[in-house]
Amino acid sequence: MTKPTAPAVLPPDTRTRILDLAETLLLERGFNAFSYQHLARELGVKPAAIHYHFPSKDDLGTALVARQLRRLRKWRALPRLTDLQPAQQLEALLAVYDNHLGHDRRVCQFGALAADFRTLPAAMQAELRTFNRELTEWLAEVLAVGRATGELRFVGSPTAKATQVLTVLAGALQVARVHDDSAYHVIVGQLRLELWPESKPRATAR
Amino acid sequence: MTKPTAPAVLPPDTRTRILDLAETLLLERGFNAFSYQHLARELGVKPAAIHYHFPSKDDLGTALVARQLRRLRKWRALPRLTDLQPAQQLEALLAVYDNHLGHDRRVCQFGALAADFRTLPAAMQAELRTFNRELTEWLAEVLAVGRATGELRFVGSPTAKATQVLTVLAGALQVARVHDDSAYHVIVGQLRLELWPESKPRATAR
DNA sequence: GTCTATATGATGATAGAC
DNA sequence: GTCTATCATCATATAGAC
Repeated sequence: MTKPTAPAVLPPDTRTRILDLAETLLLERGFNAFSYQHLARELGVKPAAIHYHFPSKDDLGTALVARQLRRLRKWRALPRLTDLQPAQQLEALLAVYDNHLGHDRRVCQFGALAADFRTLPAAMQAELRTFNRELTEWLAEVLAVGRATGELRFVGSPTAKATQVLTVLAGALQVARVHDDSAYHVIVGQLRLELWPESKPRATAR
Repeated sequence: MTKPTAPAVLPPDTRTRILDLAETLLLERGFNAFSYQHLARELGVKPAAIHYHFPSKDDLGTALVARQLRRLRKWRALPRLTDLQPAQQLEALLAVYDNHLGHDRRVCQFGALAADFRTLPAAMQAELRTFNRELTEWLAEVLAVGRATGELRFVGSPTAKATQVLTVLAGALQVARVHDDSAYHVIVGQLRLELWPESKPRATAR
């Protein structure tokens, strides 16, 4: 989604640098596949320096998901998003996932955490559930209005379709990692084909 | 490599017991979240005993995926499957995923390994790719014939739809883990609604 | 051939220096 | 307030006993 808090010009503080790197490692390798040592080495500090900012790895993980939730709430309230028509809002969502693909095929946060979910701290689990719920509710509303205006097409309830679409998107990024970008484009292309009435494939972004 | 002598009635040998337990842990906690210690404790042996059967964790992981690939090849050749109509073959596939849900909400092997994919040994990666490719090819053929006979409905190419459907199924099991069974049923119910022409939801299995 | 005692290094975390 | 030296524990893996 959007970028961190800093005025976008100053170098990020240590805490933010840790979060950014941890996020990269989480989305590229998985939560149980990176350690404070990895973070420390890359940042040029000692592992214990990270324990100062995030006493335990659980704290770090929870902070990561909490930040992502804050970003979601900010994103869906942006005027440049809320001003759009439903079909364009859906496009904006797809663009977010396309963007993950361009960043070393990062999976989304849900896709990174779902498999290891039971090994995660309770606070992290709760934040992730909230994130999913709010994103699904947002998309369900977009789909409902989009179908009403004739911009989008689908059968069934908007909530069910929203849940399914988000599942496809998260899964498509995982498939891209295991196979290649083209697999992602095949899956998302199929999604576009089904959702837009006048086959307006628009190809895939970028 | 294959199962030794045991006539499928005797208690499984140690190697098989290790594989079975490792599979459970993989599908319930993730590959990087279980250790030889976990396996050993549960099996009542020392960690090094497992190193005898599987010298490294890489070997164990590769054996796991290789076994699953052998199972797939056996499954799709079963007469009781090949004798079915396409729509019923698709039902049989859905039943496999429904079955995962009933086993402590295990994710499928792809869903368990995708996020951590880059941390996996090369042999394991290769086996998983082959597994996905063969399963997708099988489903694409089922979908193609099913549409030709009018049993199933979808737009786009059978291969694209097969890739998308498998992504939805893998993702739905992940969603079930993070939320609950009902989320899985919502996603798969939506899939049924879309694939079967005369809305023949048949609800969800079991 | 099968498994136990043991080594080596990484991991998450603490107590204390600056 | 911020970070470094150090720790206890757990990880994977080897060498050797039975």
